Amino acid sequence: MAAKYSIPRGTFDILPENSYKWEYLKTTFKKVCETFCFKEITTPIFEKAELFERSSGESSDIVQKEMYKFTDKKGRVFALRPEGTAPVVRSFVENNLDKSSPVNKLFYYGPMFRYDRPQKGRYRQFYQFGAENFGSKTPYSDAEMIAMAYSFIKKLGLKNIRLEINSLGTKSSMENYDQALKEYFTPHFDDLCPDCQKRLEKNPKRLLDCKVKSCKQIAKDAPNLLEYLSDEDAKHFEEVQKFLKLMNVPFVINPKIVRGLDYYTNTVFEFLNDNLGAQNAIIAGGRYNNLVSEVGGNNIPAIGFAGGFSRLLLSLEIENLFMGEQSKPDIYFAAIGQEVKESATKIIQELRINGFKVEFDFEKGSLKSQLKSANKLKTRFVAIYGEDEIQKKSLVIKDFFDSSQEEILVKDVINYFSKKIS
RNA sequence: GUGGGUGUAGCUCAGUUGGCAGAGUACAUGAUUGUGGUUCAUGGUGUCGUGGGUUCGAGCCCCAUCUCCCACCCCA
Repeated sequence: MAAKYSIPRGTFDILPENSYKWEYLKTTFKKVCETFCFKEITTPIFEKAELFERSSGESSDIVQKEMYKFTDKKGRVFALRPEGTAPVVRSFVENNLDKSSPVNKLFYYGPMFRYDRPQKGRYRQFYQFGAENFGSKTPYSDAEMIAMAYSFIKKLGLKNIRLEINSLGTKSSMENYDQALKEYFTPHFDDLCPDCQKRLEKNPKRLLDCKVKSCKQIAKDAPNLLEYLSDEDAKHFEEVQKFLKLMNVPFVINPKIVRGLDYYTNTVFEFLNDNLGAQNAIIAGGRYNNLVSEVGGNNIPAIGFAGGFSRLLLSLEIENLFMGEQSKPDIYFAAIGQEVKESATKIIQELRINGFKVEFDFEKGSLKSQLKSANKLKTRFVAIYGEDEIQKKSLVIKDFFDSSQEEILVKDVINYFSKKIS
C-alpha cells in the first residue's frame, strides 16, 4: 500500500462504483431545467481573480481567504472559480446575450474550488449546479426560479427538505436596516461573542444567524428586516409568495436569512435539510439586480440559484432513494478455447457496433469461470461459443432469468438480440 | 484559521499487562476435463498513515507530521 501520491486535501475521486449516481443527478437536473426551457452554458473553471473580487464582495470570506489564486506566465492573476454565478454573468455580458433576446434562462454545472477546512458536505473541490435568469424583473420570474429548484428536489424524491424565503429589499432599504441593527445591537456590545462584535461593523445582518446562545437571545428581539422594505420591495415580495402558492410550492418566511455574497437584492431563498449536520443548505439563491451592471454590462435584472451535488447525494442516501443504476452488459460472450475466442471477436465486434453491451474475457479459460463472471456482472444473456458451434455456425444463448437455453445461427444474432433486448 | 476524534489485508474491523500480524468479507483456483447463483476445499498480499524517540523487544508508550471524520467559522 502506502501510495506514493495521495489526493489533495479536501478533494475526492468519484470511483466507478459511484459514477452513475453523479451522472443521474446531472441528467435529472438537466431534464428539469429543460422543462422550464433553460439552456445549458459552460464556462472555464478559472477566471480573472478580479471578477470574483468585484462580484462576491471584497470583504467576503470567499474572496478574503478561500480563493485558489495563481499567476500565469504573463503575470495575470487568475482564480479557480469559487462559485458559478460570476462566470456566467461575465459570459452573458461578454457575448452580448441580452442583444439577441430580452430574457435569457441559463443553467450550468461543474466543479468549484474553495480553500476551506474540509467537513461533512464541504470540500475544496466541490460540484455545483445552478441556474440564472437574466432580463426579467417580474416576481413571477423569482417564483419560477424557486419552482424549478423545487421541481428538481421533487423529481429526486426528497421529502425532508424545507424552503425558506426572505427579501433583502434594495440597496436603500438594506442600508436603513443595517443602521437599525447597529443601533439595536450596540448597547449589547459587551454581551456579544467576539465574532459578532466584529460582524457588527462589517456585516450586521450576520448577527441574526449567530449560533452562540447569548447572541441568539439578544437577536431575538432585533428589528425585523421585512418592516424596513420599501413599499415597492414589499409588494414584489408579496407577489412572489402569491405565485409560489399558485404553483403549489410550500415555503416559510424566515426574515433572518442572509446570503453570504454581497450581490443579492430582494428575494433570497434556501432549501435546507436538517439531517445533513452543519452544512445544511442544499440549494440557495436569490435576486441580484445590480450584478450585471457591476461587471460591466447593461442594467439588467437577474435571479439565480446554486446547489451542491454532494449534499444532494448525502440527502438521497439518508432517505434511501433511487440514485440511478450502474450500466451492465447485455450479453456475456463465453468462448471456449483460444481458436474459438479468436473467431468470436468478429461476432462480438458486430454486436457492439449494433449497440449491444458485450462483455468478453479473452483470457478466462473454462466455461464455468466465464459463467461465474457473467453471473457476477448480473448479465442476463450468455452467448456460448465452442468447437461444436463453430462447425454449425451457431451460438447457444443462455438466459439467466429462467435458465433456458436455445441455439441460434450466427447470422441471426443481431436480429435475435434486437428482439430480446429493447 | 481554532478545537475534539481517527488511521491495521481490496473493504468492514479485532488485536489482552509491550512478546511470532488476526477474523469476516471480497478476490483467485479447484471439486471426473462444455453450464452460473448455494455449498465445500485451497491460496495470496500488510513498510500496522509517515518520520523520529523510549525499550532486549513497539500495532500498542512518547514527540512531530499528514489524512480522513465531526464541530466552530464559512457556505452550496
